[in-house]
Amino acid sequence: MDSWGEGVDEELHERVRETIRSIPEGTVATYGDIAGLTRAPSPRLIGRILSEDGHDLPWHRVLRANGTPAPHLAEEQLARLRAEGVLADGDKVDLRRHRWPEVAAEPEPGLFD
DNA sequence: GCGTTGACCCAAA
DNA sequence: ATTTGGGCCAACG
Repeated sequence: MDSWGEGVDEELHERVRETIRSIPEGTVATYGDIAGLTRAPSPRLIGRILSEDGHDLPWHRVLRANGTPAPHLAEEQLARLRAEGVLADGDKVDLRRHRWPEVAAEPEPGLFD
């Protein structure tokens, strides 16, 4: 149908924003996790969306796969997380401890394919 | 259409 | 732990 050809990335854009917005305080998720939950084609898109339209979102709760924040945001991000009770060892946050529970039960691919 | 860049991820050395 | 290389996707010149 023609309805598909347009606004697809816009919908993904909104979906990603909504997902990040639903991350509870004191909890974090990785770019890859968000990509998985939103079924984004790649984690890179999450970073791009945040850089362009993540100013009003809890972007500080999104970390890289190894638990470290992006280089240029590290200071700001770690400070904000610390304020929410998320402590980090150096630049690394304990994902095992603070990782968003919903992420652990990520949906299986092919369920809707 | 190609090359570069970017808030990424993973595996191997 | 760090560096290197490959893969990934979209925007921009």
